[in-house]
This record gives sequence, structure tokens and C-alpha cells, in this order.
Amino acid sequence: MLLEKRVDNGENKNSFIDKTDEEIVILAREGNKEALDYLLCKYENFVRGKAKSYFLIGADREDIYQEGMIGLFKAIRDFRLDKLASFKAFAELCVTRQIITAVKTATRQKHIPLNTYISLNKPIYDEESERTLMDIISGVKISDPEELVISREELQNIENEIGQVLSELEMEVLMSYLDGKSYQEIACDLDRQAKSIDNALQRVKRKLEKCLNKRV
DNA sequence: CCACCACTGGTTATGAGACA
DNA sequence: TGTCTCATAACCAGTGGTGG
Repeated sequence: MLLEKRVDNGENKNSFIDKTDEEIVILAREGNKEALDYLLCKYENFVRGKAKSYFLIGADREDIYQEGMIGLFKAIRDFRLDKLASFKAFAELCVTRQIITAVKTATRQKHIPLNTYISLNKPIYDEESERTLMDIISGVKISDPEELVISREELQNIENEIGQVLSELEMEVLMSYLDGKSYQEIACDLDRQAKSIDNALQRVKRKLEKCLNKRV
């Protein structure tokens, strides 16, 4: 099965190689699963690299990576062609923001200040230095095809489940929340009361918890 | 009946400012 | 400088209304 998938990926790669990322995003949003897979595969190492840039005591590295992949998925879903930014730049923004938000949420729940995590992309000598801690201690990029396929399948399943269990409002609130907006900002954006946002988030969390427990 | 949503009220964590 | 108070944001549980 894994072998078949690898072959499929090779075919997909060939069929999308002459297209721009923006064109492939359009195809993915139109329901083209191969296009979506291609993008997720193409940017996977980028996400993994981003995930490695953050360290959080007690956190599983794979958790941070999964958050990054969710950010990538959201970038595909939300990318707007009428904006000037390239998809790559937009994806980088979404992935980074998703990871940082996840770290913030995790630390808040344990009542530990956010500053307990550090970015390995921080310049090591001074602010102008281009050499980062990451450059010094960077490891080998994960390139095991089996691991790549398995993690992508896992991500796809999680995304499908989330989409099924959440209402439209809950999904909108969740997306804004993950973008780092406050309850007030979300309430303003969606023309709702802050408490509505609050409750929506509580429901989202309950549903996601239930969803994740089911998977364990 | 059930899912969705709004509302109430309590708890907890955090930061800012006052004060000894 | 350390401690206390207060405001604010976020979290959580429970209850009730509404529409399909």
C-alpha cells in the first residue's frame, strides 16, 4: 500500500511540476485531492524545518510539526489570488503563526509563561547576524518516504474529522482564534457577542478533545 | 429529540499600579 | 524591593431557548 502511494506521489509530482503553486492551490480547493497531496508533500519539509525551530519543554516535536501542517492546510484553504503575496510567503506566515499559537495555548494551559520557548532562528551573535542557532545545530531533514506518507494520511484524517464535527460558526471562531485574535476581535469580526465566541471555543475544544480521544 | 447557540456566574492567571 | 489590590482575559460548567 505504501509502495502504491509512493508511485502515486511520483505521478502527481510529474503532473503538477509545470504548474505554479497558485494554480495547484486552485485545483486543491476545487477538490482535486492529488493537488492537495502534492502541496502538502511539497511543503512538508519546510513545515518540519519550521517545527524544529521551536522548542517547548514537555512538548512532543511531532505535535509541533502537526500544528505546522494544519497551518499549511489553512494556507491552502484561505490563500487569496487577488492579494499580491505569493502562496509560499502566505504559507510560511500561516505555518509559523499556527505553531506559535499552539505553543502559546499549550503554555497557557500549564500556566507557564510564553517565554519558556525559544526560536532557534534567533540570530546567535546579534540582531544583524544572519547566522542562527539553527544553522549551528541543524539536523538532517527527515526524508523517510514511509514516515512522510503516514504522517500525511494522519493529517488528512484529522482534518476530515474536524471538518465534520464543527459547525460553521465554530469553524470560523476556531480559525480566527488560531490566527491569534482575541475574543473581542473575533466577536467584532463575526458580529457576535464575545461570550458567543467564548462558548463556541469551549464547544470546539470539547469536540476536538472527544475527537482526539477517539483516535487514541 | 438533538444540535446549536446564548447567557449566567464562578474560577484562575496575569499584569499594572499603589504603597509600605 | 516585595506585597497587595484591582482590572482584564480566558477557562469552565450549567441552564435554557430555538429551529430542523
